[in-house]
Amino acid sequence: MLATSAPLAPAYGRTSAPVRSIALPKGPLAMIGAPMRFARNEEIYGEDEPADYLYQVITGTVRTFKMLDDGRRQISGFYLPGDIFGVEAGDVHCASAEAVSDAQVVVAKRSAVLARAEHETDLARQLWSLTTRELQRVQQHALILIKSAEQRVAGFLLEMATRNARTSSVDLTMSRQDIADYLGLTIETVSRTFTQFVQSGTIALQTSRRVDLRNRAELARLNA
Amino acid sequence: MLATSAPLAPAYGRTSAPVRSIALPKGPLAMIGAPMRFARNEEIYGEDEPADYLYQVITGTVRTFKMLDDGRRQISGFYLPGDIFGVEAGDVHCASAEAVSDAQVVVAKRSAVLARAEHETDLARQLWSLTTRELQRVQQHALILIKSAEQRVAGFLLEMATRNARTSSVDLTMSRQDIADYLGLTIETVSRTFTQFVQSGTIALQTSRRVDLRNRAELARLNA
DNA sequence: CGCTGAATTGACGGACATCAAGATGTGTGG
DNA sequence: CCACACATCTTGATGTCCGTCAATTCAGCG
Repeated sequence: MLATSAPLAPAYGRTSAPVRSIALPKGPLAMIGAPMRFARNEEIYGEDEPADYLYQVITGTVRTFKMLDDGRRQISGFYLPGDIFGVEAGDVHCASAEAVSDAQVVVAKRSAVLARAEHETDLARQLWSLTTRELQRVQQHALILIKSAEQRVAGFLLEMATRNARTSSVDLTMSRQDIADYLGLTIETVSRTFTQFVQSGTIALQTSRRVDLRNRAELARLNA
Repeated sequence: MLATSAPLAPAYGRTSAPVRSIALPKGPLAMIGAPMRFARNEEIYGEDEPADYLYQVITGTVRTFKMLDDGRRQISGFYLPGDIFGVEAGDVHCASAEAVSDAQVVVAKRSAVLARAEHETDLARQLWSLTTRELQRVQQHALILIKSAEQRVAGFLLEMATRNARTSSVDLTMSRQDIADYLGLTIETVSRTFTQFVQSGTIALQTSRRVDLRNRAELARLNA
């Protein structure tokens, strides 16, 4: 890793760590960025802070969110290993980012990436492609917000199932509160919907965070 | 029609007075695209059609939307004069586009624009910037979907007020049904919220489509 | 163990959808 | 210019999904 002038993201706490096995980063940020570690619930950057860096998840999960004045929290996305986050319209982050679980993140100076993109057409294309996919994801997210609780949870489970791995057993790195804030529901409603799915045999809970998708077709039907 | 590096900022060109002749397009599509006209409610493109073109509104209003299987329609955005739409992640449109009112639209071949962007760094930057701003807009939209009906309508009015023109009188080119489908509400709820605002003196209705913002601070307070 | 935060479950109320009717506006043809 | 048709908008009555408040259970950890 090219350790240039040790870029420090707005939040520290624990900076880059004496690496045990760090998974190898792939993608556009790999060779520009520096690896960092964040503890569970640690802030990676805050809303309204200058957006000087781009981030890529190596291990763990990251959430981005906005706080509403009424105290509620809207989670705009979960980022899993390989995902890039921190891409912004302006020079300022319009959301905060935190580690859902302990996480390794590659941090790259935005200006450096953009500078490289100037003459590396391929990198530029990757960044653009990344952004349009993010756009699509957010639109998808907006879509589920107008559906019923049952549909939102079903959609969420399917989303996590396809992203996490291709198995029928999903493991949720985030709490019920996180899920609720992502889906625009309350933890109670999320919990009730889970048990409802369990009772109908659509899913099974190994633990509260470990879900077996028993009837994926049913989830897909609901999600429709 | 030579619009070199016109800043991509949305050109809020339209006032209540409709433009007679064809307004001059500005921005990245100006010199590549061909002007077209669409009648009210006419389809511009459909979901799942190949995304071969980019579009810029010259006059009128355009809506993009997805149909849900239960027959409901989720409007993902309204596009006013100057706005560009049709930018997609893949090669296929993931939403449909229709003219809300009679509209003039500049249509440019996507491949041509992208080809140009290959060596015109400035154009490439504009496209990227366009996409990130669109991303921000959609995130903003997702945010209002988790609020109360009162807050959604207030937010909508403010959004339209800032986009339409800088006056305190907003003219809504779209129907109550359009507004409802944009806000994830029913027409009845939208209508009731409007009258509620009228009764509290927050707004006044010249006609059902012409709104005076009497107490913008109150709307902003609600929108918070 | 006992403590603490997370998750579940229950009772109840409120905000918004639904169903239905009426009012207003707009275009068309005689 | 009026009259009729039709779409759009408003208003009312009722139902329901989900939020709120509260209690209980469960899991992790010293």
